[in-house]
Amino acid sequence: MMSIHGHEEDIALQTRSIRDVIYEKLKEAILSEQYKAGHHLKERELAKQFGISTTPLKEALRRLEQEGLVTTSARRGTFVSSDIMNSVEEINWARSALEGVAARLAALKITDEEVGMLTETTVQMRIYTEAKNTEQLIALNGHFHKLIRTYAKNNYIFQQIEAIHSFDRSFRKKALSHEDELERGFQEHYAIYQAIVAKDADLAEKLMIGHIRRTIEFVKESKAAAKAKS
Amino acid sequence: MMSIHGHEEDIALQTRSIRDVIYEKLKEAILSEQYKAGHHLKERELAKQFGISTTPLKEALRRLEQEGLVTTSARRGTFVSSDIMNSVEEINWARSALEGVAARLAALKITDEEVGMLTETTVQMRIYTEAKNTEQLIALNGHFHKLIRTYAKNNYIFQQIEAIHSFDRSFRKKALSHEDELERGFQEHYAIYQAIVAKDADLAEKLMIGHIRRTIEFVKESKAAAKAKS
DNA sequence: ATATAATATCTGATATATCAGATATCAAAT
DNA sequence: ATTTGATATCTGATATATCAGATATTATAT
Repeated sequence: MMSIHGHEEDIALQTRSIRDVIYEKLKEAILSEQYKAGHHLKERELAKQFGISTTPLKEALRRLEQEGLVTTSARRGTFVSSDIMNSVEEINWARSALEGVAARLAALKITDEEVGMLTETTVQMRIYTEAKNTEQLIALNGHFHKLIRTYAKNNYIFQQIEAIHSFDRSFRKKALSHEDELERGFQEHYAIYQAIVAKDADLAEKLMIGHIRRTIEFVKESKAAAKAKS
Repeated sequence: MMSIHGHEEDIALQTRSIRDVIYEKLKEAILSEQYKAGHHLKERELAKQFGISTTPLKEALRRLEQEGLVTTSARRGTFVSSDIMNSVEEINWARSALEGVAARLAALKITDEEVGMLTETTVQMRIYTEAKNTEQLIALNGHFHKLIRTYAKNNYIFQQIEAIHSFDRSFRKKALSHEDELERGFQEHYAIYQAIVAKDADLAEKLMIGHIRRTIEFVKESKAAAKAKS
């Protein structure tokens, strides 16, 4: 059996640069609302806190800025954007489109050997779904999507998806906490799997897009519900 | 008639930071192929050349990196993306997907005023198509697509398309050289226009994706033909 | 001549220092 | 009490210095 783990990126990443580490940390903190909307992210303060200089920190902030999670006003400061959810949603629309083409390309290009790997993963997903093992399932789902974008054999799309796929990580867990969502997620993944194996590119793309966009809606709804409660 | 120009962003930019200026300069230089694919962009050298320090330069490079225009390898260097540039086809798959969602979002969000602008552009396109004015038509086509991704009101997708868009600037011209292609192009644009105005999001996305993927095929074919001739 | 190891050099990554705009503070004037 | 303006202070923007990996070079051994 192949190894499934949530942090594939630990491997083969020789000395992750500080800016990348900090970027991840800040992003996680913002998405998990440790830093709330409007919070002032002070360069010096954070640098001191993390025990680094301001240079890599600044680079991390730049990236967050481009993704819309923070807003920087010259010589005033960098602040957590007022509407993070909007940024996340924006990025997820892009993700749905990109993972959609990836599924199409995978359907067009997948080899017999790769079908085997994808099948194996799907079998595992069924088992863990029935066992309601959410933890393992999250890892497997991630693996499933990664296999597909790998088999698409399109480097640009692969990189682009890699850059943004983590944006719903904090929500994914929440989404899978509902039992019916667990089952539904598997059904969708299985349908995508079938379409790719059948080399039905149109269907594969359509299903993948629908799958991701539905999760966007799901996240939006649960957020709205959380907001209404407070 | 409305004015068509590429630099609306000149207005209202108080004290543009050095990093922004440098970012634009580098981007322009890459797109105009002053810096060819694979070219090594050396931080110190460029900083000296521009008469600035490496800090803002580094920030500009980071941004270009995220957009995929350059690739940075730790402690080796930053290079103008070559593998990506080479496979215009790879990148265009992404473009079709992203412009597709953009069309969907535009259909969902477009306002009456924006419909007016889009209509005006479409009218112009018809006129220039009938007049077989290829030069103007290229500009208008670009404008048409830009309006749509603007009306999508999704900053992330907008940026991503703009970045991709810049890659195939050179070869787009080729696609419109054939007369029947001219006419066909207009028909497709018009259909997309109608779908958006009718707020038929599904159709708008589908048509846009089809439109772009067909031009990918068209360019591939003419490329192959040109190769066979040589 | 080729392979290999020592080393010099180039380059990005990071740290630190300085500059300048923006805001806050507070005193003087009305 | 309110306004105004001088000034102190905070903060991001930029510049410069240092660190460390990667590559090229050269010398040495076989």
